[in-house]
Formats: sequence, structure tokens, C-alpha cells
Amino acid sequence: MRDPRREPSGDRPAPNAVVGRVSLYLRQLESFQSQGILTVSSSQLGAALAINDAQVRKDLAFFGQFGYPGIGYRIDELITALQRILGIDREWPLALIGLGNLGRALLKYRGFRNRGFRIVALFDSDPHKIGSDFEGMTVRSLDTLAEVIVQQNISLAVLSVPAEAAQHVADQLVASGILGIFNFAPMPLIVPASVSIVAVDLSVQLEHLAYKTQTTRGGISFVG
Amino acid sequence: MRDPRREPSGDRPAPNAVVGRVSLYLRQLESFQSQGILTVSSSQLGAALAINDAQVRKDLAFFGQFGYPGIGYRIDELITALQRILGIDREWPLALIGLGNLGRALLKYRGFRNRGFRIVALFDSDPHKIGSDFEGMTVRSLDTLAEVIVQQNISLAVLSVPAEAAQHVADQLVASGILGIFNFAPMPLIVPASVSIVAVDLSVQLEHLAYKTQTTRGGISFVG
DNA sequence: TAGATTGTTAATCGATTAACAATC
DNA sequence: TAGATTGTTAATCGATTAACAATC
Repeated sequence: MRDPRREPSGDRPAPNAVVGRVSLYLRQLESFQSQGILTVSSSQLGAALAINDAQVRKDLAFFGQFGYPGIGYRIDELITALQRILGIDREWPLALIGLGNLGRALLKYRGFRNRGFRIVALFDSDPHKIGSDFEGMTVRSLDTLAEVIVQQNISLAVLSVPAEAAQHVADQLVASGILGIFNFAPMPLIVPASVSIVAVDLSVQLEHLAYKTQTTRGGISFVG
Repeated sequence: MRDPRREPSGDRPAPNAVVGRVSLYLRQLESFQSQGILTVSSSQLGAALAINDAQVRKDLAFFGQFGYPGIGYRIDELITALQRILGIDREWPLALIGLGNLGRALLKYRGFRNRGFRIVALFDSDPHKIGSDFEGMTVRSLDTLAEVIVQQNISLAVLSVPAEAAQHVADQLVASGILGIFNFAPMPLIVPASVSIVAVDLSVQLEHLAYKTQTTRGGISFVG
């Protein structure tokens, strides 16, 4: 691996769109790697994801110099670098708050564990659920939030509670020292800027599909 | 309700960002309505969602003239208009393909039914699942996809199958005449441009949260 | 009327794409 | 070397915000 490299862009955080694409690049690179491919050019990587080659190079260049002119990118090297950049070169213990249908599904979901995210603590406000076990873990009362988050060194929480409860629980999470919230509740959360939020709003997304379906009438192929 | 109005912007489809925000406006307006509020200004609506007031006006103006200078927007009127624009002034029957953990959770999820989306048919490729019942519906083989989609007049599908199977199932859906796919499989699907796709990539989103948490260190309040 | 607020134009900001010298 | 491909600058495109005449 080449080293030292020129430093990334002054440590400004990357634009959201860049981070999202880098995640896609990483997954595609892992797929190439599993096929035994060793190097890839920006145009090959872009073609697999329907992304312009200049965009691929610019996105990667945001974080440093990873490519070799005339050759492309060495896949193993780039995978290592992108994992470190995204922060998934380590395990992230997660707290899951809300064991309704969605919460229980997220608990069983494989996609997270594969990428180093591990749900290690469960919380719910329903007295019928507190004390019961899911996937080998006991559901705890929200009263113990701060205690458990500190003890287990948890920095991220998955929030799958009803909209009405979401802001109150978010406040408790913030008070407990959480650093990031993965929000599935269909409402915007207000938190200090020191706490990161990524929201997945399934109703908004499905409404978007309804809109597109109503308006789209095309013919050319498309990657989506 | 004022009528006739000036026509929307030449029927170009709205930019994605606009559609997403309109969905948020609609939900916020419904919340205001349930509080008994009758009119709202662009700055009030924007404040509730941390969106600039000029942005709110511009987004709405894309679809027509809904406001009253000096007054704002009449909430019931705007709700009706936005529902029609998004295409959720009617019922959408959905097919659900893939009854793994995520699929079963989506089946039980209330957020969809509330907005007029109703899962009316279940499909899986696993012979152990075919024939069994979930929520009063029998899981069918993918062989019957085209037949059921036509019979039940289904235009949207929720795809929650493993990445390896996703493209193949998408091809079957397209061949069966589906118009839109809500894709939870962690890979891009290739479909004709006449078919709409909205993708929810949970791993990508969670990786984004990891990145933000790693890089964020702020202090000012923020709505997310 | 005076005050409030829209719809829209112009100004700004940011993101994407094209082009190409530098490099392997 | 000749061909390929990067990193980066400049050009383009699109989205957001500011400003304000028109309107209620």
C-alpha cells in the first residue's frame, strides 16, 4: 500500500451524496474482489453502478489519492481504505429501542451484522415486553438506558418506536450520551448538532414510489 | 376551493428532492389539521420541518398556485391537493415478494396501511413457505406472479428478497407488468425506464450514520 | 388602509460532468 | 514507448435562498 498519501480535503466532512456513493463503491468492490478481480478503473466501477467515471474519481479523491494512473485502483487496498473512512473497520455495538414489528425485524436482520453492526441491548417502554427475551437478549426498561449505554460502550441507537414517543426517547438517548440515532419513526427529531441522525422514513419513500409510478411513462433502460 | 388554477409546470416530473419534501409537508399539514388549525404560512410550515420558507413556496408552486397572498395556505385544501399530486388519494394494492424477517415485518407495518397502501398478495420462492398463511393471506409461488398481478390489478411490489435473487425476481415482476418496485434488496436493479424504483438500502444508511458519528463534533441544535 | 404573505425572478451556492496534463 | 487512467481544473447544470412586486 502506498504511504504516505496526500491528506484528505482538510477534514471537512464529505457531502452526504458522496458518503452514500462511497458505501455503494465499497459493496461493489467487495463483489469484484469475491470474483478474484485485483484492480478496477473508475469507469468500470462506475459502469457497475450507473455512476459517471469522473464522479467516481472525484468522490474517492475527496478522501485522498488511492488510484494509480494508467492502472486504476487496487481493490484490496481501496476496500481497506474505504472501510476505515466509513468507520466500519471495527465493531459498532447498537442499542435497539422499540420492539414492535419493525424493531423485531431489524433485530433479526442479517445485513447489519455483516457490516460490523451488532445489536447488544434492547429497550421498550411496554411493561409486557420488559423482561422478555428476544434473540437471547432481555428487554430492559428505558430507565436503565444511560446505565447500559455507558456500561456497554454503545454509541449508536436504532429507534423504532411510534411517532408520538420518538422525540421523548431521543431526548433520553441524548441525555444518556448516545452519539448517533438511526431513526425509523416517521417524524423529524430535534437533537444537538453533536448527535448524528440518519432517518429512514418508509412512508415518505413509498409515497415517492406512488408519485413516480403515476408520472413515469418511459422506455429506455435505467439502473435504480 | 379556488378553481380553475394555473396549470403545474408543464407536467415535467418534479425533482426527487421536491417530492420527498412534499410528502413531509403533507404529513405536517395533517398534524396541524388534527390540532384544529385552518391556515398556515410557508414560514410556519417550514419552521416545523427546518425547511426554508422560500423553499416551501417554490416546492408547492411547482405543482400550481395553492396559496393566498396575505393569508397563507388553507390546510384542508392543500392536503387534498397534495394527496392527489402524490397519488395517494386512492388505494394502492401491493404485492410483497420475500417473506424473510424484513418482509414479514413490512407486512405487519402499520405506516403503509394508514397511507392507502395495502399488501394484498404474498410471494416467496421457498417451498416451505408457499401455501402457508401470514396475516390471513396465503403465500404463493412466483410462478403465479403474472396471473395474480393482473387479476388483482396490482401495480406496485415490495421486494424483500436476498441480493442474489433480487434481479431475477425484478425481471419476473417487470414481465408481469408491474409499474413500480420498492426495493429493499441491497443491490441496484436494472429495469426498463417505464418501471419506477425506490430503493431503501439499510446497510448504506447505517454506514452513513457510522461515518457521520465518526466525523461530527458540533454544538448547535439541528433537526434531522 | 396597513400588515402579511404569496409566487416568481435574480443571486447564490453546491454538485455533476467534461476535458486534459501528469503519470504509470 | 504507446496506451491507459488518474487527479484536478474549468464548464455546466441544478438546487437553494434572497428579494420584492403583486395581492389579499
